[in-house]
Amino acid sequence: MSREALGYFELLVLLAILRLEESAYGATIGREIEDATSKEVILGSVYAALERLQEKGLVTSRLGEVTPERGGRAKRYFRLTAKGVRDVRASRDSLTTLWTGIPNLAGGRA
Amino acid sequence: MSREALGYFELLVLLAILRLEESAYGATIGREIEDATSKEVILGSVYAALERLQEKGLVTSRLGEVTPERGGRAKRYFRLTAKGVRDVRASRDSLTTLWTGIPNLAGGRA
DNA sequence: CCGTATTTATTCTGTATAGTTGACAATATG
DNA sequence: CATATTGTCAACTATACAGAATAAATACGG
Repeated sequence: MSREALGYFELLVLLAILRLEESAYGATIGREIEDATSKEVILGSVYAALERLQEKGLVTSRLGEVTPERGGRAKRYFRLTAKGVRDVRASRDSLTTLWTGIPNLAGGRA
Repeated sequence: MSREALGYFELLVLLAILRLEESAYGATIGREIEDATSKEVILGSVYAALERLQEKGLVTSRLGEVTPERGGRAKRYFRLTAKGVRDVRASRDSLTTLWTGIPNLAGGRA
């Protein structure tokens, strides 16, 4: 895994952030992935992936204001960088190129 | 990665096999992935992934006749099992669910 | 208001799985 | 034997899982 080369879970995390726009932080990202995959998501995995993605320059983060709700620590919000968007597009294009035109794969959502 | 939970490269390998139908073996699988991703593929990685996929019961392999071409060892051909097809579909559906309706992602192939 | 329980969010630690890389083995042909 | 083609191995790094620990903020009883 020398160069870049996004892992599968990392790709899910990036896509979740894109969907959530301004409200992407640990918990919401995890929930978004659970909804899409129907599998339980361990939050530690989300945070670990976010850390790596930030080091690779694919996301940035900012600390949010203290929530007015009940209690609890400040949220850390995430956004994709331009490079992050480019990498997601590249992955999506590679995958769609591969799975387009495979007859044996019919019967899903796309 | 406890249960199943396909890695990114493993998914590429499975898709390549599906596309190649009856002619899927190490070298052709590698080339198919290179064509789709525009990145160099190390054959050792392909074989390692194939090994794992077979242990997980997602592919089966059979040895082919000795090639009539130039030289070289007998090829090992791969096919997906029913479970393999199911897992690929599930991954594809999760991904398309996530990336459908993200405006910021326009301008690719799909 | 002080201390403690509670809530929400993030970080840490250890382990298992996935993926990379380059060298090496096998097998065929000229 | 030299060379081409295919496949295996072993050592290493990176990703992901799983659950415990820590942080930061609020509410509330005394």
